[in-house]
Amino acid sequence: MHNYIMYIFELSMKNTNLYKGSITTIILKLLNEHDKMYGYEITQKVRDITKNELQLTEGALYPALHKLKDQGLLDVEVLYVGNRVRKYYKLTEAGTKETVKKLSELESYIRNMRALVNPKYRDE
Amino acid sequence: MHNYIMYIFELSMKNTNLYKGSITTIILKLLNEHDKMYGYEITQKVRDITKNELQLTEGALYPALHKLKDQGLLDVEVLYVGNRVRKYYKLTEAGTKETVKKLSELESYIRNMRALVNPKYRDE
DNA sequence: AATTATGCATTATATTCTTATGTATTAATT
DNA sequence: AATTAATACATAAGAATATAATGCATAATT
Repeated sequence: MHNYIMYIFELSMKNTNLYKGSITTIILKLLNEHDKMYGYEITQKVRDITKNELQLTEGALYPALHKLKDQGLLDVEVLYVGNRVRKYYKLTEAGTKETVKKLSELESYIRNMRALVNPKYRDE
Repeated sequence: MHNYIMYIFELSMKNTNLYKGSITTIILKLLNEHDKMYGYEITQKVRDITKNELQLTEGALYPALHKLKDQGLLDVEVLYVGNRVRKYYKLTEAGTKETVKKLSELESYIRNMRALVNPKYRDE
């Protein structure tokens, strides 16, 4: 019965559209903090930090990781744990620079959104 | 020459992906604050408040307004200023409720993103 | 034995936005 | 007076991003 409740719960837990466009920033920052991580680990870390409020789905995560790798922002290292594959991702130098950029874009975004939805955060 | 500089400037001013999914929240909140506004006015208000950092393009704005209207969240009132059409949008009751919801989603989003990119905002 | 968790991935579809284009009126500049 | 910029609406093609569904396989738990 517990699983059934979880199922109903998760059905109602779709992310808001606001997260669109944020995945790259999240991935880069977590890698910046943890040196190297694998995909599944990233999904769990995001679940833990947001207390289940943001579900990073595989359909969003893996294409994002592949794209970052193609852009030269991440390096990959394949590891076998028993017979199971694990792909560790790690920031390149360019990836570290991009992380700084993305984080400052996030700060700008938050500042602008605060000003838009709350008059008291507007200048003059 | 001034126009040339503005042109170059605006070419480099593309919005970050972070704004994806935020337009609805912005429109609803501005209408919640100003009672009624027309499309062009909304674009200008957004430019002013964000000091040109967010450019709300027509291709994004008008479809968004039409969708909100179709969803019953906005009412429209057509006005002629000289020979020029102006369409004033206004929140319906449902629209006001949705605004509250969107604003709390934005607060959750900001809280979660802060926690994700800054360890000191994480609990335990 | 069956289910859940771990771990990767892709594909069809939906949503959202950018860029480009279109039409037309009014104001400002040269 | 003529040109450009600003005002004001709109759509359409394409890009980007994410969801939902599906697939495969191993390891751990009940």
